[in-house]
Amino acid sequence: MNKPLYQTAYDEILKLIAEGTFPPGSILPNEFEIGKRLNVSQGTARKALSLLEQKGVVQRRQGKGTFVTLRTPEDSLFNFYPLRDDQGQQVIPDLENESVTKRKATKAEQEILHDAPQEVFVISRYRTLNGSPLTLEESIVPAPLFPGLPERAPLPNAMYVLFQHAYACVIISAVEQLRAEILGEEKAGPHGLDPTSPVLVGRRESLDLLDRVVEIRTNIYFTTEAHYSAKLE
Amino acid sequence: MNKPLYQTAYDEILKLIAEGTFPPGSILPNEFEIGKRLNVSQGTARKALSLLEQKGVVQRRQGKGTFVTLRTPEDSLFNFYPLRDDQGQQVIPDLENESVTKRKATKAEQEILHDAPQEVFVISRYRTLNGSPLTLEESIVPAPLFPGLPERAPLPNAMYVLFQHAYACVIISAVEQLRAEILGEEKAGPHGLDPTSPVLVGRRESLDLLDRVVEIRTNIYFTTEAHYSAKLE
DNA sequence: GAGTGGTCTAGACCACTTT
DNA sequence: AAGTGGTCTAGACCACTCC
Repeated sequence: MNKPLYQTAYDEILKLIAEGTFPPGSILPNEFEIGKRLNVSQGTARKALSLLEQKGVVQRRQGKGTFVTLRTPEDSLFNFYPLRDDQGQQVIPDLENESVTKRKATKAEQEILHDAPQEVFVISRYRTLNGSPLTLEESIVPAPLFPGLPERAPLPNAMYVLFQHAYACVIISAVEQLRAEILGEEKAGPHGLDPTSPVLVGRRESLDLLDRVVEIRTNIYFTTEAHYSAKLE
Repeated sequence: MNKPLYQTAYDEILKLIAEGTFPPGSILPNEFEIGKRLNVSQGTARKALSLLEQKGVVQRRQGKGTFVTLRTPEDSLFNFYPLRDDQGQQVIPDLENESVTKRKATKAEQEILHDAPQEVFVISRYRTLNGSPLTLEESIVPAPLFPGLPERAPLPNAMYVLFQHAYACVIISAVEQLRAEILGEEKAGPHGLDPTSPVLVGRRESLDLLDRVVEIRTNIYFTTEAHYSAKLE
């Protein structure tokens, strides 16, 4: 029942990245060097690196090297942002409103989130596109994982970039459960929206490098100006 | 600018599968045999086969062999069916109503569908779950690709299985554009549904082995009994 | 030209399935 | 025991990037 060597190598490298030995944007040693350090051949090190690339943890460039994935405001402003316009282009929304508060975690949240935190931060945002409502987002993250988060307000547009830089927390996958609902008075009121609007409600759990759930998010999408793009498998 | 050998090998094998030389469910020659036939080493044949497996075209089993992917009513009744219940399990709906008609293709359909067909089949279905409405589906496929389709009614539950068996057309990927809408009188009427229901409307294009668009589908999902599960990247 | 990842080969051995 | 895919190694050469 031994793990394959390349799996062990994969885990070792991932651990070094998660620990901050190789921070986002930094370059990894070359294949031969990694193989030497982990006592495996270049081919095996290569396989581990290819798996890491497939997972999105690193990026490899012929002639340059292997780099730990860096989410920058420029090239990944809206990673995990599924909204597209009719031409299939990602839309660039405007942030209208934001709030960050701290509160006790519910039992349900403790069960799902990494480390069962006592307290969570709740980040609420309202975004528009061309003056029309686009999304209402409520993100719940463990407070212990992101000390001082409220003091950083206003948060950058792309929150995951902040997570990565300030807290060495790299989000690499997320699943979302979607339902169609009517917006309702409670959600519509604060921003003066039409409570009878049909909206797409997404409940998301986001996983970091080590497959820990570091965010529970509820997104309300208004799909008049944009649509939600999903790939089926 | 030469293609890598493994890419050529991949294309060759895919072509043989698409042509029916290796029909779904059949076994492929082993790695050494394929390498010999295509004048590449076993390692290169292996890489091509691994890519095919990644794409979902073949399935490999240690000790058994490499098999062309076979969608059976049992194990993939609802491939590309994104609806799940609250436990994350795929739901098994009941088919209430079905119709298959032929009509002229619109210009928009011709532009999107493979081979710009003059005529298309329109397959409409209504499904329920536990007595509640679940989906209204309208599938548009090129008539020339599926001769005699209407005579095969009632169609099996899983249409893609039929496509594969009777027409050697294997669907391997699909993208869907989602919006939240109100059902409306026109769609609600025929089945006596509540026209004020909020519904999730998905417009899907399905691709086959050779990346040809062989289906345009509009799905209306009722998300009271189930939700739509999406994976973000 | 030196260094990197990408391709390709040849061969060895392991793990699983079937006969 | 025979046959398959899975792992691992060692070495060669190619293509790209940077100095």
